[in-house]
Amino acid sequence: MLKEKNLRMTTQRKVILEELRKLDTHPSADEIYEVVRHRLPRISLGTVYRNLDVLSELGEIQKLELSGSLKRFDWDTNKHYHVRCIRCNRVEDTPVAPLNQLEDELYDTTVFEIVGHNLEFIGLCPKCSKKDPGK
Amino acid sequence: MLKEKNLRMTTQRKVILEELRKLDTHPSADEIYEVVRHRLPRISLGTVYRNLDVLSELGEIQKLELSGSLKRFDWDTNKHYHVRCIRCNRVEDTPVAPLNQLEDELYDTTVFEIVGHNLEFIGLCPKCSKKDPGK
DNA sequence: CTACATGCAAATGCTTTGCAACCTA
DNA sequence: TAGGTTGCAAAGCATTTGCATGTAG
Repeated sequence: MLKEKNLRMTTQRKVILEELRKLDTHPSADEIYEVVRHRLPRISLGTVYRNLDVLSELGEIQKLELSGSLKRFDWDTNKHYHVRCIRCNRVEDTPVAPLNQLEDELYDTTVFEIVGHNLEFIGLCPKCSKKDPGK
Repeated sequence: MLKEKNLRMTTQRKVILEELRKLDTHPSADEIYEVVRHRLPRISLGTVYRNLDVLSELGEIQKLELSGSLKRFDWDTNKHYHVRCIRCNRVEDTPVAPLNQLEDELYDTTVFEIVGHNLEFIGLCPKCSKKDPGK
């Protein structure tokens, strides 16, 4: 898969992929940088960004387009949806099944050629919900 | 509505609201700034950002959390979904009905207290679709 | 008059990029 | 050894903020 695009498996690329695959937290580039730094102290944040881009274009990982300011990454490339806590920004997977028929429905009623959709739930995680019972 | 929060209806606030209500393009803060500048040449971009925040907190307009780098604004405060063109970033409303039952479904299967959801379709608008028939 | 609001500019936060040195295939 | 890749630093872009001045109620 790397060969076809004239790409190389560098140490940095390998470690970023390995570390992301250990995380279920849907980390941002910066969070991945912090973890990878333990193994590669001289790696730069720019390299992390570049590799996350390459890996998501290869389909090895998924770049998440969630609301909020920063992009997050997911080792799970299967289509699935997420919940984000409004208070602490924790992101978790949901057990909601992919809504493929939604796109078909829209297909007949819009002039757009639909190629996909993003669905994200917003809520309060148990911890934050406990802290503020009034909400 | 303004009085309750000790807010004032300034010229800037009024013009921003009026101009946004003329637009169906779901403009970004910068695009609103450009339009409003025709009527108020000395307005600053910071003022536009501040007022869009105030107005969306008041519920007079809606701040859209779509994918892509910049936030967009919608005068239509009713719950509805959007399609974004991957190529030109044009955003339009969809006729897809609000999926309220989705949140109920998730309610039973997650530890999160769900308060809402965002759904966005991705596609090609007619213009961009024509330009690239191979895609 | 007195807060809230504005204009201006600087600062922030995330992400991208230019470039010389480096290293994988 | 060729060209993809890295580290570093600077630049980019959207948005936010501090502050003195302006103005709505």
